[in-house]
Amino acid sequence: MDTVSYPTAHQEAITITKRLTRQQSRELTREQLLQAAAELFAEHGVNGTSVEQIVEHAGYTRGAFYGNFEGKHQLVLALLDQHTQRELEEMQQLSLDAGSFDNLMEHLRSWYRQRDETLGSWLALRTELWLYGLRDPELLPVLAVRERRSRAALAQALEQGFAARSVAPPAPVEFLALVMYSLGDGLSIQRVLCPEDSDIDTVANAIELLMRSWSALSRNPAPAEEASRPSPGRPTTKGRTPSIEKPEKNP
Amino acid sequence: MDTVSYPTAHQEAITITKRLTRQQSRELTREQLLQAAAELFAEHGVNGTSVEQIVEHAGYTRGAFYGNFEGKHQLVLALLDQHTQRELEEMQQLSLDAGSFDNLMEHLRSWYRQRDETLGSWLALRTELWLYGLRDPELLPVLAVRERRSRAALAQALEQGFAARSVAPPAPVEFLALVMYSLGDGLSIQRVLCPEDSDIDTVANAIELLMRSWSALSRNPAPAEEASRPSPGRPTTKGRTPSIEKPEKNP
DNA sequence: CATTTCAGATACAGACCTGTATTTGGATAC
DNA sequence: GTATCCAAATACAGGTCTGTATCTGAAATG
Repeated sequence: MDTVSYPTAHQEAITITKRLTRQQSRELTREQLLQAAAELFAEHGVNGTSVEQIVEHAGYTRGAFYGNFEGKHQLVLALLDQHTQRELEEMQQLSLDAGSFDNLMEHLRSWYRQRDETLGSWLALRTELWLYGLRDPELLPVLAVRERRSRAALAQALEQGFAARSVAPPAPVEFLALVMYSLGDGLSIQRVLCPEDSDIDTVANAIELLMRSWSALSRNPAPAEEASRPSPGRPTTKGRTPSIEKPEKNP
Repeated sequence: MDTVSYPTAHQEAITITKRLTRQQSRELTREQLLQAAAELFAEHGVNGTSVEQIVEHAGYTRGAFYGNFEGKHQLVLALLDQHTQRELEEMQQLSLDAGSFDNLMEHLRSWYRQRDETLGSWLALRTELWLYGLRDPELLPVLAVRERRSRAALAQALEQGFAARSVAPPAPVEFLALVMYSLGDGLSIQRVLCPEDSDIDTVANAIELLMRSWSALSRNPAPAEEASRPSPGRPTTKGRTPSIEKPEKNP
């Protein structure tokens, strides 16, 4: 699976480079089908893409497809697995690399810069898979676990960051991670929708603002605030703004 | 178009309640088709829903459909129009009602509370339409304009809020509105994905935290911060974190 | 090399979906 | 009340997609 990859019938490529074993050949095919599917899904959506289009785009015929997957559903499953796995790894890498806030920010900034070119199709695919998972009651929990882990990795990075600055986080880091993670998603959406209203660093800048705000809040937690305010509807526990009441169950 | 609405053949309903004029009848049909489409799109996606399913769900046949729309594409257009229009109105209403921060927060809180029950399907539809618009080069700008207006309304509300507290916003309100708006989107996604990791007030709480953080930042803008930091990749204008450099072109 | 095996191509049958052309029956107009 | 009109139903012709069943030729095996 190294040289290779004229997208035509791969047998030709074989004779050129290296004889591929059957298994290698099969894996290559599978991978190319997944890749083709990813591209088409991003552009036309999962439901807007037929098996026929996928195999054509990959340079095969339907025989190859049904030899490697049970059907489109299973292919989407595989794709979803691959995709979320990669995202998780990226996030974990981030949490490993990030020592200080500034370091973390630098990583985030370059990450978003790299992604900017392909943000549209990347986000479209992500969204398609998200919707697909949302609609499959068996899939949603799996997706949720992956998402949770990504956020947990981010929470860890944040924890380090705060520790490095020796400021107390203004809320549980899990909550802050949730906020930051969500902000990244939401801003990416807006960037794709209205590219003129943001620039390549907007996401990173917004996150940086967030960080600095939180630091400021930690240093200067309670504004005067009209001391009254019966706070009518605020019963529950989880995302409470109040200061520090560390961990929830987050797995 | 008032009493009415047994979802069966509407002629029966007519005889029961009020004779509908032809035009009224037609509009009712159209509206019911749109409604049915919205529900099915949320559950199965635009491309996962056939015209046949739509008309069946609405209690008609394909004849009624093609009498009211040129095809599915045009129906989606109409739906998108309706949907974004309503969102815009909600946001504008918010900006009208909100005098103080606390007021604004209360509105937001109740808004998210009301929405929570139907958040999943609502977001699914929104996302479907977003993806649809994203893929149609003629549609994207239209969508962008709507989005921009919504954010502008929010920016206005924020401006009022800051003024009421007499704090200077830590960044252009347009930028803050972008952040807050995006945060709402992103958190909603996470809430649908992992309902256990957030509660009904999480979005509102997160936004409140954001507000309070910004206030804190305004009161206490520059932390010591390692005074060095060559700030390597930060050339552009738009979303800069730095303090106040008011308006962009935002229409 | 001869034989077996299997990845992928080809052929086919059934389901579904779209869009148009035609029909029907209640609303409108006189 | 009769004639007209039109919203919606019905009928039909084409197209596309899916999944399976069968075929083919190159790799594996000896």
